[in-house]
Amino acid sequence: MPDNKKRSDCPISSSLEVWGDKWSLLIVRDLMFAKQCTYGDFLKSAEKIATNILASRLQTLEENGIITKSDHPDSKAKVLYQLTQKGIDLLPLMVEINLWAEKYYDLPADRKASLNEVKKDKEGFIKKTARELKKSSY
Amino acid sequence: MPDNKKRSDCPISSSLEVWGDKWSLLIVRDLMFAKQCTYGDFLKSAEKIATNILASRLQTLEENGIITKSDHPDSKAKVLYQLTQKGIDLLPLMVEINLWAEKYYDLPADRKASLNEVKKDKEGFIKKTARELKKSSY
DNA sequence: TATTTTTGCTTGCACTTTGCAAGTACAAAT
DNA sequence: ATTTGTACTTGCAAAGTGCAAGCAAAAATA
Repeated sequence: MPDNKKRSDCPISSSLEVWGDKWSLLIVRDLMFAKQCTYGDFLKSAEKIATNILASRLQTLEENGIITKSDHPDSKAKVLYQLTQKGIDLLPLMVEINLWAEKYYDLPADRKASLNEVKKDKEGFIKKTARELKKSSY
Repeated sequence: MPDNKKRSDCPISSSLEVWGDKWSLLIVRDLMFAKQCTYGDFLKSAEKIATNILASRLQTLEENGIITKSDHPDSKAKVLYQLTQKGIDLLPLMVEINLWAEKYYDLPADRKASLNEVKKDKEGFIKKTARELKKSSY
């Protein structure tokens, strides 16, 4: 299903056309923070995504250059999903989502604690995490 | 339609449950940057949202405390939609979306120019814009 | 070597949401 | 008094979602 129709040339609109749904950024989150990178990993996440939806979202994320599929080093049966640079560049956005949600929603104590670390040095956290994500891709 | 089922206590997931769709953040954008604040204004935006979808999104944004409805000063026939503090606090997120999209999608020259201003002093832009949004609410 | 399990999907189907067009009710303008 | 503007609601076909089941190749186990 090619989603060719650009609604407008607004950057917000273009972005939402790629990842503006309830699931895509959860996959990015898993790749970014939880280091989960196989199909089965994503299925196991707390939000219980349906397998057909997962397959569909992985495909559109790949088509839009946010993730890549490659052979998993451990097994031919596994597929390794990884963030591209375009995907890694979503990190500042993901940090802001976390900070916004922290202000308005209850979240687990450990999450709050690590977000306080992020707040102390947002730039530093982003640089460090981006560097780590880059290292793990090759 | 009460959407009571929380998928998880992850802040990303909680956020996406509120505004994780293709339209909600466009309404926020209109309120934030284009100073559009009536039902008709939203309908007129470039992306051509369907009227029933607009009504539905305005309702959930209001239910989730991101916008408020009030009497329009100009006319009893009009309704004034405004961002709450919770809505204004989405500003850093909206800025990051703009910056991400600027890197990967073509956008109009005037948009690029104003984003370059934002990049020069991100903090300053956010503070200034948030202050203006607060002034216009009462 | 044969069988079972793991892994990454696809398919079928009921249910929900979306998007387009049309309609409605009240306020304001003519 | 009639038309226009504004904020919606309603009907309906088409598309998308979510659950369960199925499937094929690879890996692990017997």
